[in-house]
Amino acid sequence: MYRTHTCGQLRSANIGQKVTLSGWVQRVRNLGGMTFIDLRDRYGITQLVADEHADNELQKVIETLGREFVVRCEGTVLERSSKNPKLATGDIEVRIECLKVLNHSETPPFTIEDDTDGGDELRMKYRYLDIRRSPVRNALLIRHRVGQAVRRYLDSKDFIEIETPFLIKSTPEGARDFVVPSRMNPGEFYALPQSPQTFKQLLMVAGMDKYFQIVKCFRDEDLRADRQPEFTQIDCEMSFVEQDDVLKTFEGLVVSLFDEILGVEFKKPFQRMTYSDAMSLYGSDKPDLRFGMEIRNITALSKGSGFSVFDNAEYIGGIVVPDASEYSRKQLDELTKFVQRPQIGGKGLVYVKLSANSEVKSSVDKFYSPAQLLEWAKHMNAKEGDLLLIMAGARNQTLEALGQLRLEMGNQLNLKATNVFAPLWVIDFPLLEWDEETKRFYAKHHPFTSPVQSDIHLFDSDPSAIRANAYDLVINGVEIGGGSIRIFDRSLQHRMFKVLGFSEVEAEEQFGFLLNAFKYGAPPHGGVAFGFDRLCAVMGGSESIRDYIAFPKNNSGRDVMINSPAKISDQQLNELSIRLKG
RNA sequence: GGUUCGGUAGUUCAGUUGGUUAGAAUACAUGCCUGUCACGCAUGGGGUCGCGGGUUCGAGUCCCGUCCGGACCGCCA
Repeated sequence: MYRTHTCGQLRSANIGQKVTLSGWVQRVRNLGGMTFIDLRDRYGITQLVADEHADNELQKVIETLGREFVVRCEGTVLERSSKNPKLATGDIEVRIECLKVLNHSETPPFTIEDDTDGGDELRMKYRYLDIRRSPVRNALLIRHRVGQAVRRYLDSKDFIEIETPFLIKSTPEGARDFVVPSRMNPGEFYALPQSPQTFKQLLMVAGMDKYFQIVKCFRDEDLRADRQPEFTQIDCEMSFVEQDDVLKTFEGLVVSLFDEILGVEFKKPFQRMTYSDAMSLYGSDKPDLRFGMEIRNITALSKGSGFSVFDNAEYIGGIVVPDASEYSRKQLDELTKFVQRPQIGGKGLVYVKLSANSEVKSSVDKFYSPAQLLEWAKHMNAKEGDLLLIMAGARNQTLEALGQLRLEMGNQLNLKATNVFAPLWVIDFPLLEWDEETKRFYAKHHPFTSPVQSDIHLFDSDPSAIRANAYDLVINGVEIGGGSIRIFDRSLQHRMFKVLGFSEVEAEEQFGFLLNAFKYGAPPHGGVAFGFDRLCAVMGGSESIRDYIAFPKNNSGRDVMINSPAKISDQQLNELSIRLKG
C-alpha cells in the first residue's frame, strides 16, 4: 500500500497512529543528528523526521534523497516539540520507520516553491513541474470548483448540457477561423467553432428551451495575457425570454458562484449602464467600477479663449484625480508621455492643480483666467487638493484616451483593490459598426443579434444609430461575458443580412441551415456566453488567464512544452491533398 | 503588420564612458551541525554574455541583421 493518508491530512488527533504517506520530497533539512523532510502531495505538506533512533540503513537512504524524489514513508505520528502554525499539518510530524525511494528525480530547472525562481518560459516548458506549485495548483482547483458550481446551478434551473460539434464550417464574419483539412473531401476544410452560436440557436428551434455547455472555442487571432487561441466558454441559451429575463437568470448564476467559491455577496440586481454612458463616463465599454474618477465633459466651458487646441477640438474633457495637486513636473511629464504613446495616441495633456490654499496652477494659464479654471473645477466636482487632467480632440478617441488615463491613475493611486468586485451589465450596444476600410457595416456582436424594437425604423435611414438587444457582463474592468436576444423572425434576419451586405445567395450559402430552421417555428430566444478562463482569473484575483489553464500557449500561439505547432510529413500532406507554398 | 522592453552561471538578476581573471543571490556538490521548517556555518564546481556580421588596439557594453521571449496597438462578429 502506498498511503493511508495524504500529506495534508494528519492532525493532533492522529498522534500515535502508524501511517504510510507517499509524495515528493520538497526539501531536506539535515541538522546532523536529525533530519527533517518536507513531503508534498496535492493536499499539503507533512514533515517527516529521522533522529538518533534511525538505523544506519535508513540514514543512508535519507542521505541519497534529492529534491522531487518520490518516496513512500511508513512511520508513527508524533506531536511536534516546536509546532509550525504556517502548515495545516504543523502540529504533528511523522517519525520515519521505513523509507522507500519510489523514483529518483533530476534536479528540476526551477525551484518548486510558491515563490519560484523560474521565469514564465521555463515554467511553461516544464508545466508539469509548475503545476506542482501551490499557486498554479490552487488556480486549477478554483477552475474545477467554478465549473462544478456552474453545472450544479444551471442544472438546478432546468438547463441541460448538450455537446455541439467541433468540426464545423468556416464563415466570413468575425474572427479568423482555425481550419482543419478534410482527407475524405479533398480541397475542403472544416473550421473549429469560434463559439457554438448557430448550434445553440438550432437547439432552441429544436425545443430544448434551456441549454448550456462548458465548451472549448477557437479563434485564430493574436494572443494577449487574457486571450488564448483556444479558450473555454460557459455557453448558454434560453427560449421565450426577453433581455431582462436573461440578465436576471445569469446574474443569479454569478451571484451564486461568488458566494459559493469566494464567500463574496453581491447585491442584486447588478448595476446596468448603457454603452453610451459607459463610453462618455469611462471611455470604455467595460468600465472598472471599483473606483470613480468619471470623465467630465467641459467642451462648452472651454471654447473661445484663444487656445487653438481646445478651440478646434470636437470634444474637451477630463478626470479629477483626488488629492494629487502635489504631482511633480516629472510625474506630469510622465503622464503626458503615457497618453502620447502610439497605443493611446493622445496629442497632449493639460493639467490644473487645485492647491490647498485655493491657488490654481495649470499648463494653460496663458489662455484661461483662474476664475475660468475654477469654473472647470466646479463643473467637474473637484475639490481643493485635486488635480484635473484634461484632454481634447476627436470625441471617441479622446474619451478612450481619458479612459486609459483613468485606469492608469487607478493603478498609481492603488484604487484597484483585489478583494473588491464591481459587477455591472453594459447594455444597449450599437447593433452595427461602420468599417472605413471595406466601406460596409459589420455586426458589432454578431449577425443574429436583434435590434431594439423601437430602433427598427432606422434600418433605412440611419443604421449606425440602431441599438442592439445586446449586453456584456463586466467585473472590475474585465469583460466576463456577453450575449443578446436573437433575431427569430426570418424577414428581420434577411434585413440584417442585407444591411451587412450579404446577398440573398450569400446568406443562403453561409447560414441557409439556420434560416431554413427559422421556417419551422423558431421561438423567441436569447442567451449569453461567459469567458470561463477570465471568470476564473477574476475570481482568483489575477490579470492573466494563463495560470487558470493547465497547458496554455505562449504569446506566439506556441505550446513550448510539446513544441506545437509542428510540421507534418509529406505523406500526411498528400493524404490531405495539400501542397505547401514555396 | 506595428510599438516597446528584454535575452549574461541550472535559475533570477547586476555589470559604470568600451579596458585587468564577468559578479551577487539562489540552486547544485562536499564537510560540520539534535528541533529545523527560506535551518545555519564553511568550502567547491559551474559562463558559446541568444546567434551572425561590423566598428575598434580592445566589445557583455557601440552599430547592423537575425532568432527567441514579455507587454501593448492593429486584430479579437
